[in-house]
Amino acid sequence: MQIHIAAGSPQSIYRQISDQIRRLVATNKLAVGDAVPSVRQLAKDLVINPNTVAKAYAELVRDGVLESQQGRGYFVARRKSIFTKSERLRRLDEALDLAVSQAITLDFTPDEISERLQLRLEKLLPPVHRTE
Amino acid sequence: MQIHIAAGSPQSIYRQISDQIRRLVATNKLAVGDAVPSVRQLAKDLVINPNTVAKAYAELVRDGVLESQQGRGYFVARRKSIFTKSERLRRLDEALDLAVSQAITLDFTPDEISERLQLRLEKLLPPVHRTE
Amino acid sequence: MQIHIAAGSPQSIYRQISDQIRRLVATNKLAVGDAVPSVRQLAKDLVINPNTVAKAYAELVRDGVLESQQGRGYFVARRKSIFTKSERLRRLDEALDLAVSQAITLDFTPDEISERLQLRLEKLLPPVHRTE
Amino acid sequence: MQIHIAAGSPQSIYRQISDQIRRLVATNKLAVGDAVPSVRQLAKDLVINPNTVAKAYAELVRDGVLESQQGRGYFVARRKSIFTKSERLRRLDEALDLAVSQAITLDFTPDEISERLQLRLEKLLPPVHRTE
DNA sequence: GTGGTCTAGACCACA
DNA sequence: GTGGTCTAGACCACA
Repeated sequence: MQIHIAAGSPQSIYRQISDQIRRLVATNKLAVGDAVPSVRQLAKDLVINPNTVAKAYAELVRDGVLESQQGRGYFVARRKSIFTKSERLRRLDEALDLAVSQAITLDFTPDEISERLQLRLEKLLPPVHRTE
Repeated sequence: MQIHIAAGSPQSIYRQISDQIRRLVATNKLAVGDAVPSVRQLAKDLVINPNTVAKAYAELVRDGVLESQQGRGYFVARRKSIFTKSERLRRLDEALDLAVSQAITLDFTPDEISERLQLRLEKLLPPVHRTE
Repeated sequence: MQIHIAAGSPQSIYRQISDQIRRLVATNKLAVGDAVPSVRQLAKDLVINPNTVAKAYAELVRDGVLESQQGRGYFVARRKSIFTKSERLRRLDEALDLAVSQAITLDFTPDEISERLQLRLEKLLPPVHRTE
Repeated sequence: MQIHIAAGSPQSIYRQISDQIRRLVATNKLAVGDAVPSVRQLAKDLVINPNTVAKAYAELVRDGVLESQQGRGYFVARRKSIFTKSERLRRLDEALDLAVSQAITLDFTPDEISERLQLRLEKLLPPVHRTE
C-alpha cells in the first residue's frame, strides 16, 4: 500500500494520510477486513512521528472507515452508514464547498468545474465498479 | 458591496471575506479598477478585528485578485493567472478527488454527487444575469 | 465549571474530562452556546498537559457535543442527532453493556441494577427537566 | 464449560473470558469448588495465546471469583465481597451515571434507557431457570 | 489571547 | 510485536 506525503502541502500530514486511505477504501483498492500498515511501520516509512499516524487512523475509526483490534492493528471496517441523512448531506456539502472554493481561486467557471467532476468520477469510479 | 460573515461557520472569517470578494469579482459585480472598502471600514462594518480584514486582502493581493495602491486603498486587479493551464488542472483534480473520496465514504452515488455539486455551485456562484 | 480528575482511576484522563462535560451538557448545567474553559486554562487548573484536554475536546466535537471556533474557543453545540437510529442504539448498548459488566463484577443482581438505574435517572434528569 | 470469543469485538479477549466466567458463577452454572479448564487447555480450545487466558484468570483470582491451587488448577472460590456495601453502591452509581450521560447525549429518553437496559440484562444475564 | 499540528519519547495494555 | 495514553515543548494560524 502506497501512501505519499507532500512536504510543502497546506494540508496537514495526518489529513493527507487519512484522505489517501479514504480514497483507497472508496476505490476498493483496500477491501473490508484488509489490514492497513501498523502505526509504527507507516510512521517509519514516511519518516514522521507515530502520533501523527495514530491521529489519522483515529479520525478514520470515528468516521467508521477503519476499526482497531486490541494489540493486532487497524483493519478496514465493514461499510456502514453511521450518520443521518442530514448529517451526510452536511458533510457532503462541506467537502464540495471546499473543492468549489479552491476551484474559484483557480479561476475555473461553474461549467468547467462540473465537467471536470464528471471526468474524475469516471476515473475514480469506473462504471464496472458500480455494477457490483 | 455586501459582505456577510457567518459567526458559527467552520470557515475562518478571513477566508469568508476573501472567498466572497473572489466571487464578486468572478461574477463581475466588482469590475477591474473598482475599489474595495478600506480595511478599517470593512472591519468596522463587520465588527471584526482589522487584522482579519488585512489578512484577507493580503491573500487576495498575493493571488492577483486585488492590488494595493499606497495611501489610496485596494482595487480589483487585472486578471492574470499565476499558474500554467496544466498546473491549474492538476490542482483542480486534487480538490475534486478529495471531495469525491469523502462523498464515497459517505455512501453517495456518482449521480448524487454531481447533482449536489450543481446545487452548491448555484448557491456559491449565482448566475451573473440574475435579477437581484 | 468544575471538572475533577481522579488520579488512580482506571479511566484515562481525557475520558474523565469528556465524560464530565458530557454530563454537564446532558443535565443542562452547560447550555447551548456556553463556552467551556480554554484548553490551556483547563490544563493549568487540572495540572495536566494541554494535549490531553485537546483530545477530550476533540472527542466531544466529533460527537457533536461541542464545536470549536477558530481562535475563540470551544462552545456547547446545538443538540443535533448526527447518528442513524442503529448507530445510536449500538452506542447506547455499548454504554449499557459496560455498566452492566462493571455491575456484575460488583456482584449486583439484574433487579438491583435496574432499580438503581431508575434512581440515577431521576437524580440526573428530575421530571421537571423533562417537561420543558 | 462453554466460552465464546467474538473476534471483532471491541472488548479485549481476556475481558470476554473473565466476564463469561463471572456470569457462569453468578448464574450457578459453575458452583463453588468446581474446576475451570486449565490455562493451556482453554487457550488451545479458543486458539488464543495462553497469556491471555492467564491474564483473565489472574483478574478473577484478584477479585475473589477463582482461587488457584498449586499444581492442581483453578477453582471457583467461596464468594466474598471485597468492598463495603456503600463502596459497591458508589461504584455502581458511577458506572450507571456514565452510561446515562452518554445515552442522553445520544438523545434517548429515560424510558428508552430503562427499556434498553432490560434487554441488555436479559441478553447478558439470561435467567438461571431457563431450559437450555 | 485562542485552537491546531507535530515531534520526541515514556510507559502501559494486549496478543 | 500491536495500539493507547500522556507529557513537554515547539511552532503556526487566527481574532
